[in-house]
Amino acid sequence: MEKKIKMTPQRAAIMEYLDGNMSHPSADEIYTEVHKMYPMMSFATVYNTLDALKKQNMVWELSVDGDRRRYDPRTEPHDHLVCVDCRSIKDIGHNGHKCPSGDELKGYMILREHVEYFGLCPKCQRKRGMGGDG
Amino acid sequence: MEKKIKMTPQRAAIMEYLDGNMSHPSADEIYTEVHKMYPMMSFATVYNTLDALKKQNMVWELSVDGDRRRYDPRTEPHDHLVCVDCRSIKDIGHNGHKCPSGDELKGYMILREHVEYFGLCPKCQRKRGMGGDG
DNA sequence: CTTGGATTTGATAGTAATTATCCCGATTAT
DNA sequence: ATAATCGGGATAATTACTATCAAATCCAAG
Ligand SMILES: [Mn+2]
Ligand SMILES: [Mn+2]
Ligand SMILES: [Zn+2]
Ligand SMILES: [Zn+2]
Repeated sequence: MEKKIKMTPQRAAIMEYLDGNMSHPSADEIYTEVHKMYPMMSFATVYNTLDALKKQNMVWELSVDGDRRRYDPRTEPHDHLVCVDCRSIKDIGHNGHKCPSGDELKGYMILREHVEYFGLCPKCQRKRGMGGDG
Repeated sequence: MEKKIKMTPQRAAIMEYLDGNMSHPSADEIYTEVHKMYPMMSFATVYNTLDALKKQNMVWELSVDGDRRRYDPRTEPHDHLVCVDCRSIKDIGHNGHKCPSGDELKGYMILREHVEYFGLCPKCQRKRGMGGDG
């Protein structure tokens, strides 16, 4: 385990914002929201803090969204529903499945697994529904 | 199904490079390699072509690597071993697992699923092994 | 063959996420 | 107290990707 990080007002603010947050926000969203309450907060600090929290395994960095990295304060194993239209991400429980067998591993040491279901959220299904099936 | 795309020398070159390629290359790598053989090839054309191939479901665009999008000519269901150090991606067979139950779906319409195992490839395990457990 | 419309290419400019730099102030160790 | 380390903020730099658009190419019809 890495050595415990020092607590600072900025880090506390970011952690407070992330705590219980289910939206899987991007660095930009984190900055925008936290900056409202703590206007002294800088963008660089958001990235620095996320980096520190990552190393502590206090957040997951998700690469589900090809456009921007998304952050997840929930670090117990769980899976994700990702909407390919609006890019919303929803947690679902981890649907345990059999891990790859020994010789499939090709010598890899597995640290964690991610299961993502890509699809359309209810809202975007409705949006697409209007105006034909294009 | 989308209407079939027109074949052009550029597209053929890119498809030829991708065919059987197991390295899950980035757009940059595709450009660099194909450009060696076909110097008239432009970067924009690589992106254009990948876009066309995506729509035809002839390549998958993977967002496993937070730094760059990776492309996969293999479009049957299969899972991935991703090395967190060198970012190499290896195919493994799809280890069928039970899909989320009805009420977990929260109204989502699922289009496809991705399973990724993050870990260390044999080479990077060795690299880390030297010089302590840092 | 010629013409006209649609598609594709490739050069380049623009956008936006992330990283690097650098200096200052706060904290900690000696 | 002094020096060393660490964190914060401003901002520059990098880089993956997208948008634009004119020129080239393809295709079908006349
Ligand atoms: Mn989550
Ligand atoms: Mn693959
Ligand atoms: Zn949606
Ligand atoms: Zn590796």
